[in-house]
Amino acid sequence: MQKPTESELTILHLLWKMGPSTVREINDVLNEADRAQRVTEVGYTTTLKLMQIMFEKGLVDREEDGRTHRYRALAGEQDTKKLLLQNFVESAFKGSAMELVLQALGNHKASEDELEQIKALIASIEEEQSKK
Amino acid sequence: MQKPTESELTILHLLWKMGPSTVREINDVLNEADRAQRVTEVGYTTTLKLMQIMFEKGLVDREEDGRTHRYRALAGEQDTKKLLLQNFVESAFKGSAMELVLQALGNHKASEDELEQIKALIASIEEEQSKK
DNA sequence: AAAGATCTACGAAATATTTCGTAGATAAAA
DNA sequence: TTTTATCTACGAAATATTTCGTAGATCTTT
Repeated sequence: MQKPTESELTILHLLWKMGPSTVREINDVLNEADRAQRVTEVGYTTTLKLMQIMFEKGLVDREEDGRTHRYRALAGEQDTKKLLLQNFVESAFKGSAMELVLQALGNHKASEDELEQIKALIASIEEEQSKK
Repeated sequence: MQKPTESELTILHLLWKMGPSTVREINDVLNEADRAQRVTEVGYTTTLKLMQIMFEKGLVDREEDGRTHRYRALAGEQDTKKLLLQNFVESAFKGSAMELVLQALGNHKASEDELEQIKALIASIEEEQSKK
């Protein structure tokens, strides 16, 4: 799988969340949800072109639906995040995933629930290791 | 502080590691260390131009050292990593730092020492929270 | 001093990414 | 049926990033 660009990633997130969608649907959401953050609007053909490129790259698939196309994410959410994370760890933290984890934990105000989740994960990792 | 690009980040890493350096020194290291990974060599003027741009952006400072310039990272290692992490969490994980932590922990084979570090950090966070 | 090496500055080519205008097809509305 | 709206395809402009060639200055070697 090829690493998606920033814009492509934004669209992938929407496809993951909304399920198979048309260009119009995606473009509408982009211009609604981000109206607060965005200064300018995203043109319809801009979104269209991006999704066409994503189709060429194999990030999405599409099927005809009357006159329009319905696009569906091919790149899995988990796989994509894993790939992006690997890239990021390498470029920003020179491969030290633990440093990243510590940094992220340190920056973020974790809730008790979240901390519990992490502790559980650590416990299961330790369990795994003790078996050897 | 402005977010460094990929290439700029590579140079920042070297400046953090090596301390104040000349363009020649950085360019040499780029072409030694990465010889295995790289297909082609990085031209001297390429590195020079990048570092000049970084100077304009305020990512590095420089002082004359005879005929040459000695560049020094202005962007702090911690601050920069924090900024990059924030950007990354936002774009790839839609703001969920915890999801990223879990993903990173899950992907990576953590050593016992590393797990201990994380547990210690979690403990200190919990300590902090219980004070409220 | 002349030749060669090495440095900076500068501009611009090369590449990657994002954005949009235009044209033509098709559907919907008048 | 004529007009209007909406869709895709396509190309190319706009922007961001990376790369390098050339010119001129300075230092080193002969």
